[in-house]
Amino acid sequence: MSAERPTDRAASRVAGVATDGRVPDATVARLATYLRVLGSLGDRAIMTVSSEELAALAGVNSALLRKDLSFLGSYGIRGVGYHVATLTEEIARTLGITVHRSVALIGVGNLGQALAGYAGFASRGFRIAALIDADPMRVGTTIRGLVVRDIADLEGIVADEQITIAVLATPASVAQEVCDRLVAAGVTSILNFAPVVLNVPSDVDVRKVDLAAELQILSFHETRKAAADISRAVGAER
Amino acid sequence: MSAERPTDRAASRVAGVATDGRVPDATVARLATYLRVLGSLGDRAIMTVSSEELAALAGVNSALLRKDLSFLGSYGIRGVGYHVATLTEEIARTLGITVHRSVALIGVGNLGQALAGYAGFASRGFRIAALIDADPMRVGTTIRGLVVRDIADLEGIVADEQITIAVLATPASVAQEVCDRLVAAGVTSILNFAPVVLNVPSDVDVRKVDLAAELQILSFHETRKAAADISRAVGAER
DNA sequence: TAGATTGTTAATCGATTAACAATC
DNA sequence: TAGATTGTTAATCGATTAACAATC
Repeated sequence: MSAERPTDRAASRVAGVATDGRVPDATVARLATYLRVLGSLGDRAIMTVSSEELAALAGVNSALLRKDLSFLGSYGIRGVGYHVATLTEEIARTLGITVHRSVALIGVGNLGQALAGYAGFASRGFRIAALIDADPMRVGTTIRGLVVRDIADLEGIVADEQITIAVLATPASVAQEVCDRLVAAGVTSILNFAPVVLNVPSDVDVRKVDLAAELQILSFHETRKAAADISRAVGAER
Repeated sequence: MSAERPTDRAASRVAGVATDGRVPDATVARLATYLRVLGSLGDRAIMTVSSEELAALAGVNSALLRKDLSFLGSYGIRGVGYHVATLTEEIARTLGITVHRSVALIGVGNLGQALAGYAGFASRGFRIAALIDADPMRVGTTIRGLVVRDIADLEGIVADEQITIAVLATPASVAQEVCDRLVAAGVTSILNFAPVVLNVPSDVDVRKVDLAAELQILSFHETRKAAADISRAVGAER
């Protein structure tokens, strides 16, 4: 509190790795994509890949890819490329998914049920350990082999299953309230599908998926493209 | 106009607006959030809001909010704030959702069905005009009042319904192929839920939602937090 | 060795923030 | 007018890119 410089968010963190252990947010977001692409290379029994090839498959610039990977350490071989298996392992380790992580899914409505059945979670490092809902009609039913549990027991479930990551798919009206209970129970990461801004303590991470917002962003660009078309048709340059 | 500065990427665009009509990508992404918050203020019959209040509700810095809004024009009133109705209208206009836009949803499986029933699309400017699938078991069935149509007719549907925005919720294995057909049929914006990198021409916009990647990003931060906890417990500061 | 490709540097670009003059 | 709050400037920060020395 005393004399902290404003930007110095996490100065004396754990560190330990080569330079200072810091991996930029933008890099972390791309590591997930690299990992997925490496997985499909591995499936095709490809042993080695250059930054140029891997970058093309991931849809990024190769210099950016190399810079991203350099934050993890030096796992490439000059003149050769990256060993697919080694790099896969290193990225998985960095992302913390070498052990499967247990997540709780809160809200088993329309979207929640789809998420409960999403195979991509399991194949990419996550186990849905609990389904939780507030609706008495849903509590006790079985979805994908899991019994839907009562939100009244949320705190106990989080503790028993040692859950630190939750997926929030409740109606917007109750999202903050449920979020508060999750945080109080020990959850420190939340993937939020409810279209509300969640307020959480600074040690809790929230990522949001706002489906309508994604379409609105595309709509903005549609408008821009339509306007460009018109101006071109009219010949109204400048 | 004559001596263009290097940053002047899109100098002679359609423009018309005050400065040069350019809205940064990061700003566009936040406009959707501002619009949602303004909507809830409007519902509560609140007429006016300051940048400080609106920023707090949207979870951003108030200077950033004012800068974002300044790209749309000058709609605030010094000493007073922003008129909720006016600002709502202006943002909606900028995003191009003053008219409802028709979207096609391709792939009516697990996730696709949930998206078909997602109320947030309609309430925030979008109409699902067509459900399309390749599975003969699904084609012809009715979901949320819409008949699922055969992907063989994709091109005709896109043309008939004048669709330019598509939501792609197919299996990853066919996503690129379906994407190519959508683009050839005239679609210029795609919201992609399939965990693959789509290759599209430069005039087509793609936004991706990778659910497992979101969890992996949270997992990375969990690892970091756990490491910090351990180092603190051990007293290994520095 | 010759060719290929990494890891890093330095330049550039874009996004965020604090501060404050303008003005309601 | 006095108080409040916008719109903008300038500084800073973080992310991306091209280029190339290091090195397999």
